[in-house]
Amino acid sequence: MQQRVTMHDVARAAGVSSATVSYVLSGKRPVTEETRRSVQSAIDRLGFSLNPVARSLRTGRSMMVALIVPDISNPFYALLARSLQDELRGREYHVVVCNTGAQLAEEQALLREAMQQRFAGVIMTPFRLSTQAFEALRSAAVPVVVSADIAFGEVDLVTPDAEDAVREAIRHVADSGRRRIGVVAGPRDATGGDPRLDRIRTHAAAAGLRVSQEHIVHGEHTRAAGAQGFRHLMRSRRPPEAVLCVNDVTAVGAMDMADRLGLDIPGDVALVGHDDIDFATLVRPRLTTIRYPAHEVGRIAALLLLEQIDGRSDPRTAYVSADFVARAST
Amino acid sequence: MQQRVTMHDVARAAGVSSATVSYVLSGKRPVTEETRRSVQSAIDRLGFSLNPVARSLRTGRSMMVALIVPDISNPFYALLARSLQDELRGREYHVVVCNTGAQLAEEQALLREAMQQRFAGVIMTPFRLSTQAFEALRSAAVPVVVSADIAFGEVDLVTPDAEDAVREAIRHVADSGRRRIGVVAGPRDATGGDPRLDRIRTHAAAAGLRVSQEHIVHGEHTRAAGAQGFRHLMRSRRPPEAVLCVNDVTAVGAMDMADRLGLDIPGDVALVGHDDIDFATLVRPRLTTIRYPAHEVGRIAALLLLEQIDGRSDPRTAYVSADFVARAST
DNA sequence: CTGAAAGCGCTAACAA
DNA sequence: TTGTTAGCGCTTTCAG
Repeated sequence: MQQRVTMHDVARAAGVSSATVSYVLSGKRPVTEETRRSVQSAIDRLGFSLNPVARSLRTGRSMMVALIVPDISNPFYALLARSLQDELRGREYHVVVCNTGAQLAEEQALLREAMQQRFAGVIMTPFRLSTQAFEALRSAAVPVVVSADIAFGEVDLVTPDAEDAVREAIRHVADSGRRRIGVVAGPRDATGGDPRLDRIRTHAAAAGLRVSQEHIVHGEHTRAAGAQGFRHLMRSRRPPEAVLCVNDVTAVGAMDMADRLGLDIPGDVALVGHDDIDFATLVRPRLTTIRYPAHEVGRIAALLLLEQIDGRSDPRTAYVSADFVARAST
Repeated sequence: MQQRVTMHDVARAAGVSSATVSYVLSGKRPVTEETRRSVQSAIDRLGFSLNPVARSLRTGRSMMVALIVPDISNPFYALLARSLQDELRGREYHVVVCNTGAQLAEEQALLREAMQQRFAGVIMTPFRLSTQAFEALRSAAVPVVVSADIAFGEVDLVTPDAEDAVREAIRHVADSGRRRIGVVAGPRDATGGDPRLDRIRTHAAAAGLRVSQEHIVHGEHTRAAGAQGFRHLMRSRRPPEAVLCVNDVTAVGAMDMADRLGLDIPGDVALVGHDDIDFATLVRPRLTTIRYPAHEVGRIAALLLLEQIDGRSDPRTAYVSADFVARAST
């Protein structure tokens, strides 16, 4: 185990003070070309590299950004994570991934921890956290960006602009003569209700279609919950002729179930997802969906976070446009 | 922006020294019940929480573990990440996710950085890094676990035990009368060659089947590369009757291409994947594959890493058994 | 059982 | 243009 090389060692080897070494590295103060070179050579010779922990302690700023999501193995969040990291890498930030399992206790614990850890920032998709939980973060002056369908307090938000897409989806479904719309919605106790469900209801009503109460099922955003919800819908007295799902993962679960029930999609029932994750084009029939590009969400979230780190303090909302994509499941 | 509460503040409020506060927190020294309580009450009253950066600087140990993978948006790695984090959470470690894009330069840079950052440990899936690159890490005394099909120096390894599974896959394919085996293999310049390809060749030969050179294509472990490789195979003079892919993601790409070429699976050609990621059961036909459970890989990697952190220094290899799963694509 | 104090490696005044 | 130095907040030895 080799001994750690410190700035002091470099300074001695180069015959300068450690401050000069620091300034050579940071460029925050002019340095003679000559000393710069001798310091650089000492750095190379000794294999020195700056200790980021010491730097963080001193400056009070860490280079760690926390990404708090329900489940990184959900393809939407995985892609979001990838995109986020790509954007942040250029500024030398690292991404710490935390999974909440969409559970309130974990959301609280991880958010609290993110404050204590003094992360450079937090990007979070909350599900059950109260909107006011973020006020504490603000007072702790930790930059935060929320990725969600509703606003969480006075905090930066990345959110879908999906009105047109949902309107189009409803029209598309109606055009094929389907009247009864079913919805595989999110959990009943999610914070701020279920904006995706609300949008569907609104535009269905505008198109003169019914979304009767018995055609709405609530559940987690998982494949299993999607299957279960879909079964429930299709077993109702008059099953829906089209089912819209809160996201693609639940829609895939619905397809699992359609298969098991011997139902043909779109023959017996049309199916619409949300997000257009990679394998929406992979299932058969290919999934009609509302594209909400995780890649873009990650990119925008990174941008907003960096702006905050750089000093902006007024909260912003960024709308990422969601588009209707008709494929074979409708 | 509220002022940070330090141990010193707590100490003053409780009328003790900061050392005592530290010991109350760590329990590394006996403390009177009375002082313990007064310290605890001061902590609660002031809302104190320990600064992990200062602690890390002092102890020289961080609570960050780096996960270095080609692409976190690949479902295999996403699930590995999830599992890893679940296992590590109990010990208060955080997981920093780094994507290399399977590129040598990134692999090198991130590994180097992981050393400099003084992460508590590194879990990595290298693709093009030389096996000796890890020796430097060893001398830096950073715990490392590699997840790969080949050994990388004297380092802990989690690797598939897939001999039986591949033998079975080959037999399964042969039993349906298919003789010509094609392989969508990994990149030609991957470190240590391509063990998955080698296994296929070995067991094909043992079963009296031919894997001719023109029926082997090399490419990245991506959906696009899988599609391209598959097309190349199916356009050869005498196309293979069965194609084995280096992983499920490439197999899915092959299915994309089969679709486009109007080829029926398994009618025109049988298809076998590797890993059994979540959506192997989602494509139609369902993908026959060799299950290599990412979840288990993550769990074992976490275990090995924690052992190293706790002091073990002799390198270990953990075999995770891979099993053949016959589905509809063969 | 408790306190005093050194110092982890760095940055950024302040001085020269 | 460069050096000196005071900490950042914690842990841990050494005294008491």
